[in-house]
Amino acid sequence: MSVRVRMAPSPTGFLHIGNVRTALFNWLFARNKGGEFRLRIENTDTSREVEEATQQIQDSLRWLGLDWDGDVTFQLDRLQDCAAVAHRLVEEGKAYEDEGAIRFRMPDEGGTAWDDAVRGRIEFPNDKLEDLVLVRSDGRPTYNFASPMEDVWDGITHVIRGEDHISNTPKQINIIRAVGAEPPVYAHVSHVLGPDGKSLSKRHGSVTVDEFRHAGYYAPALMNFLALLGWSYDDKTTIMSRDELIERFSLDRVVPSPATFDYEKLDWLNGMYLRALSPEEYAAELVRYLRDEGYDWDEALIRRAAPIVQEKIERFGQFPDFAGFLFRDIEPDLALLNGAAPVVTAAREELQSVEPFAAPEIEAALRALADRLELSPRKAFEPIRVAVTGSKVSPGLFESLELLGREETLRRLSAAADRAAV
RNA sequence: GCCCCCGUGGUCGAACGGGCUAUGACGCCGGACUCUCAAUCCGGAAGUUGCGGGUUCGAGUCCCGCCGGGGGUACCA
Repeated sequence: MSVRVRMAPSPTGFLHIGNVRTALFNWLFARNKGGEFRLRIENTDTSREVEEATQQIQDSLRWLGLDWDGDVTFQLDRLQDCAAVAHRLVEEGKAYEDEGAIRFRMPDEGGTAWDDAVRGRIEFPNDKLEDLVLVRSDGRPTYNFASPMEDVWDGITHVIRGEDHISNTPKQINIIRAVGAEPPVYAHVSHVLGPDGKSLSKRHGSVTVDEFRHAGYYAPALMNFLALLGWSYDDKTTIMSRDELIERFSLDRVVPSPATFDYEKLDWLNGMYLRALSPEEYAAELVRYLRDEGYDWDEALIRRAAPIVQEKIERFGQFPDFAGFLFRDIEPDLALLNGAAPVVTAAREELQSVEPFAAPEIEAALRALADRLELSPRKAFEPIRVAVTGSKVSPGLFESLELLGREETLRRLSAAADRAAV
């Protein structure tokens, strides 16, 4: 029988990173098995629904590359069906009316157990299960009723969700059995913790997929990183493509303990991915990112700048700070230019006649200049870098000057020399 | 309170039903390279596997008891 899983977020806001990791595990499992991955919006709690959340969730999943099968379904659309089942349960004596609401009769002897695909056998004593409300007095089904019913109707074979649902599971299993269906396989994955050790779940603010996107992370790298949060292929493999992840993923290698989100490692991984891109791909991704973020900088220049930043920055989000001097004027920190007026002036003189105005020729000229001034390259180039890029840290100096062009380079050198002389 | 889940260096994880000096990665420290920052390449430090018992020739792996963290205990999801 084919496998079918689902991601069932509630539309209360943006997708946070913990939820996305759960979605990723569902998706990887489905794709690995050649099954289906469905997207279902659990909007029974209308009071907390956020207008644009449904769209945001889909955008985030698409950006990460998690495609779902079939149409998106909404829990609220099943309202009538749920009510019908609840009434049937009342007729069968398995549920009863309670001040306008319908309550499910939980068994009070024995226990309810299941073999969790990541945690092994879990058992709850039935006398701890309270009769739960299936349908509120206003007619809307509750989550613990609607969710398992939808799993049944949708033919969900594996429910892969966060560990906060562990204690809901015995309730849902009893409901599913009461309607004469077979419970799916459950797999409860741990939470993702923030650097503070607190869970990144919906209740504690935290990081959304959108934030990672705006920060300039590369989706395939984020996917790779997320997959490694609680799952591993073996003890050595870190970098895996989307297809490798799909091929290798399995629930039995998902660990039950919570994982702390390590931004340093994500940054490193992201850098690895960006550096591995071909120059053309890198430039295209960079342009796309800057456009998404609203920068209207000249595309040709962005593309020319791409190669000189590729191995210097690990996120596209660092580009504006790192290479922005190519696109807008700068204001060098005078303190950094202190006493450097002679070098800057000399560099200006030297660069006036360099022909062509290209990195190799610029380098030769400036090295000769440093030599003449009896300064180490390190010493001589720093003020030039500051004068032209506005910072002590920049892409390669000679390449930067070439991209900036002779005219603008000379202008900035003059301006800096004037200011430093004051 | 009660029920349930979790616990390997700072972080992520490996160690198939117990067996070589606990494997790898990020980070950190040092070195090489160097126009800054990176990248890259070498090398290093870092774990009494939460604690205490027990079983065993031998335990991160099995048993018992604690401790710590988390989740649930709603006409929230």
